[in-house]
Amino acid sequence: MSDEATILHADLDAFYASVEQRDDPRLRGRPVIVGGGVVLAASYQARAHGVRTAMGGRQARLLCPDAIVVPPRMSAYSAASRAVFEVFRRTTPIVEPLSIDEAFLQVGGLRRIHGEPAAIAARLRREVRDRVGLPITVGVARTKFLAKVASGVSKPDGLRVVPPDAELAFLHPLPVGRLWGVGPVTAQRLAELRITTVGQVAELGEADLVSILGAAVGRHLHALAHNRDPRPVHTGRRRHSMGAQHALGRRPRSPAELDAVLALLIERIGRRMRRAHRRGRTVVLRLRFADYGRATRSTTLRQATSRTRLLLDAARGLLAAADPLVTRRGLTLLGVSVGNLDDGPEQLELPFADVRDAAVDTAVDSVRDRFGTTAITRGTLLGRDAGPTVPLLPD
DNA sequence: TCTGGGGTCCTAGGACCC
DNA sequence: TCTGGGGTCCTAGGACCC
Repeated sequence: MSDEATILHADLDAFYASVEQRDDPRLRGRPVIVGGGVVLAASYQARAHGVRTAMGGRQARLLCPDAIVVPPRMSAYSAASRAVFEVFRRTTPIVEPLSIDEAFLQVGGLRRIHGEPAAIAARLRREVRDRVGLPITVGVARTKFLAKVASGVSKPDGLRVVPPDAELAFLHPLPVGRLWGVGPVTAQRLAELRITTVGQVAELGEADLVSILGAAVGRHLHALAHNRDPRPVHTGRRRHSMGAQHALGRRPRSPAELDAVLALLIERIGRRMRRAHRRGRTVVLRLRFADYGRATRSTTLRQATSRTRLLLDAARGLLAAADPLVTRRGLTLLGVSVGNLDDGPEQLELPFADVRDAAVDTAVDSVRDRFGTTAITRGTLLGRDAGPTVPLLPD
């Protein structure tokens, strides 16, 4: 960790909503909500009325009747994200993406060529504005955590540098919710003990925090409240799992419908895994019920795989085993994720007797990949099957 | 406050091994 | 025969992040 403020946290403001305002002049300066059923993003004009991300659409419209609601355009956001990350990588090779719209940048060691971190941050904001047309907020500090806090309090369209000698004066008056890892549950638990600011957390001993919140969270918060965060900006982070999910609404679904959804989800994940040359061993089924409860069911395969067939078989087994739960409580969301990811090509280790069958399966998988559909079956390839069972899915 | 889709990390109990 | 200590892996759940 440097003893100078050289870590940038760059975070696009109201990202999806800003892209919409950029692309449609009629939306500029107006309250904009992206997403219908729930709010995926809200422009700052909509936030002024209390609209928040993940809020139900009905409530959002109640709070802000004048809001313009637009459907999401994910491909436009991906393209904008790529353009912004190009600006990041032109600024420094040490970029750690955190999500589609934020990243850490290490700009120490660039001083002789590019100037002070504050100047680099200002230029970065200008470039994102000029080249991509989006507002971005940048925090600059000595640690990742503090850089993120600095950008958080400076939104929207801001820049904040926290010099090393002003860290705790900046940090301690802030509400506990600013600490990374403090959500509603932890904030509530602390509030019951009359602890509402970061400074009050810092006054507690580590042992006290651990006894209140558990070992991991307690130690973590103790360190952050004293701005101890030794994590370097890390470029090569890899995903540990890949998942997909689908909200079903409250209408009851037939087993056939659920199976079709499951197949679509698995296929989406499988295709992403194969494209990234990753394989996984653990298949997790994620369920949400009409009573707002949740459950997960998981199983671990003997060998890592990215083959649709094998993943789907595992997921089907889990869903079948969860059937009593599903019947009793009513399913409102079905999700799958594949974890325990490793690298490497798919290995087909085939029992001898199955070679011909397996060869057909492989062909089916590769054709499905090509055309992005489950409509292709063994029967299709062998010329004895009827047509599609699931509509074509654009890649 | 009840609604999306994509993730991360931690905890705890049980099985199993030495 | 059931008594120690230590470790890993698996499953399920929970909190949190954007």
